[in-house]
Amino acid sequence: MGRRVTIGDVAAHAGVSTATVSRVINGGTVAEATATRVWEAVTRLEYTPNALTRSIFAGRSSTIGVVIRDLSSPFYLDLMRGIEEVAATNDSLVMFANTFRHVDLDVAQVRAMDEQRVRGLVVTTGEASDKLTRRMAERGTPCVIVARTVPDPVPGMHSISLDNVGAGRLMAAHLARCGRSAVGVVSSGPRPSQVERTAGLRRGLADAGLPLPEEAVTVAEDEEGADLAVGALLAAGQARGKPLDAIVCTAGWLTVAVYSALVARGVAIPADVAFLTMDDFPWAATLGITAVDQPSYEMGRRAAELVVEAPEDAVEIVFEPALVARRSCGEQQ
Amino acid sequence: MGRRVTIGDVAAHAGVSTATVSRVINGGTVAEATATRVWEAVTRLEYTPNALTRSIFAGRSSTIGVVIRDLSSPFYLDLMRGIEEVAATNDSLVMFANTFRHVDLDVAQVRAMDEQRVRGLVVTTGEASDKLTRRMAERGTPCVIVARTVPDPVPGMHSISLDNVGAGRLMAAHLARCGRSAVGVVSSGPRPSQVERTAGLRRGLADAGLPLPEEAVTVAEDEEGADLAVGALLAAGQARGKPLDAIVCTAGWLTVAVYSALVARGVAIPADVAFLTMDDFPWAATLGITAVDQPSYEMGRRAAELVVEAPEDAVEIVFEPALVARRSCGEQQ
DNA sequence: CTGAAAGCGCTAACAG
DNA sequence: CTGTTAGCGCTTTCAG
Repeated sequence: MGRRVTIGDVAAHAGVSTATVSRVINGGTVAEATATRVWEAVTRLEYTPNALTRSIFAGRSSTIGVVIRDLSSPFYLDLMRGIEEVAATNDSLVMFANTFRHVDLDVAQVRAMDEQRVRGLVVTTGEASDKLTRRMAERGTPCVIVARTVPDPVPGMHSISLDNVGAGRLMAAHLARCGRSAVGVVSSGPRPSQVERTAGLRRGLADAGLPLPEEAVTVAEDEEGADLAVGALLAAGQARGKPLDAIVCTAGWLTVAVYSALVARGVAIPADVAFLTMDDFPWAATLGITAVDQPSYEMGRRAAELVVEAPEDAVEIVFEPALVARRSCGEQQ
Repeated sequence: MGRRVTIGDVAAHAGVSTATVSRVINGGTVAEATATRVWEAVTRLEYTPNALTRSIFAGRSSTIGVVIRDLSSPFYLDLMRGIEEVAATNDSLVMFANTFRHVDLDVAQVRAMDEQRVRGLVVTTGEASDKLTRRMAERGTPCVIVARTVPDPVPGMHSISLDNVGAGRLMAAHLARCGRSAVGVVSSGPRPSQVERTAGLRRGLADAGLPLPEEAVTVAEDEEGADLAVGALLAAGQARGKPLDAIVCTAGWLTVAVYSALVARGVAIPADVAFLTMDDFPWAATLGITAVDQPSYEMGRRAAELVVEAPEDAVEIVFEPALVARRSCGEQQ
């Protein structure tokens, strides 16, 4: 198993100094003959340069750090793919940490990334880590906050988000167009994106003369909560004497849970209830589910590009949502 | 933005030597008073230790490398979550690279991981990188190959896989039990797992007195190919005068494509054709899709544990598949 | 074009 | 208990 071969071993084997080996590998000016000899030694000894040591000189590594809330959500998954794609074309690797939606885990993870001296960081978690990322940005590590805007960005601290109010309006308009009037909402927690989407939905509905009473907005922390929420929403409509004719899910990762809860209760979609959700996903087409989609892959790409390009100022990019209309909200009228 | 603060800065600020600071941080024997002074300097200067430099001493970093074929496949996604979970509980980060199913990209990525001196490596790609991983294992970096067995493993080179022949047999038995007799297969490429599953299926079918002619096994490279394959399978059955009554998909990432192709062609599942696939996934329950599942999350955990525990010998773990029976193959008879 | 020497930020003996 | 002295593996002046 033995000691790993170092640049010194190669130098000795090729009869040159370590400086020369370094130059050969990094493309400095070296005599042809010397270079050949060095490369020979490199292959013979199977020398693999130590990227860690190299990074010490650069002051930072070449990897891109990513702290993600929930890999299994279609949004974050595509985001990740966008990031990875850009990283790959820039000879970077991605250092990855998943908070599994546990709040506060992210602070430790961001810190770990900082210790790893990542080239830049993409963060999709809450505001708890903002203090840290702000400091990182000030010290020259570009940080990109995804899925929300940043209160007071400092130079090097960027944000990539969706026009969530617009997304809500898009949903409202489509529902109105489809002749639905009694909508219930399943949202997830108090995160800005959720609040904004609900607000946009409410405003859009109001514009169409439709109400969205407080009690028609439920919150689900997990799959089970979503099932409960759907039950409650349906029951309340029944009790009110005006049954729900539409259910909106404002969080992509809850789509399966909400849709399945509906199906399990024998609700006919869209005959009884229209179903509208966030984030398009592979099965949506076949299931005929209408969704308001965000360009998650592209957002990932832009995030990684911001890390690579490291612009001086704070950049704030807001993407526009798009409606992908299918069958689950019925015919437009 | 300025220079990053180093251990030297902290030492100067606290009026001690760098060695003492190092000891304070890593928990050596230091006088209470000194320690307090050092910690004060650490917080005041917002010192963040450089994990890169630290790793130089350890000879390797504490991160776990993962080279994955295709993040969007349910199997690899859950595998990744299992790995990440174990990494997190071991204060490790995960360094990640996606080959996007491009063959040969993995060699470069494995090499990059080696340069990063990862603590260990989990590889889910083809045999092209085996030469490299074998060498890494010999030099003390545990490598875990997932989703296939390794021809001649060296110490430190492990494998985690599924009993694919068993999976094929499980499928065959279920189909036979459901009274299906004319099955078609959509598989993906010539990877060992695919070949083995098809072989197991064939043997299982034979045991039940059912044939699986060569032409009933199609190969799809991508979603479009899957659609074509389904079309061809259906047409061939028609031409033969004996229409297909079951379609098996041996690759989890093709499930959407194959299922959707069936639906798009107006095929009734399971009335006309039974549908059976590999790898359970969130939507399967609601869609009533029957699947042969592998414990992907657990496999990820074991893979990461092998990296962390780094056993001397080569470990080969074969997991057993499990049938998750739902509606898509009809009633059992 | 190439080598010697001085570090990068940190840890690990070894004295004291 | 703490400072001094060597390095870890590599890059980078600076001479020659």
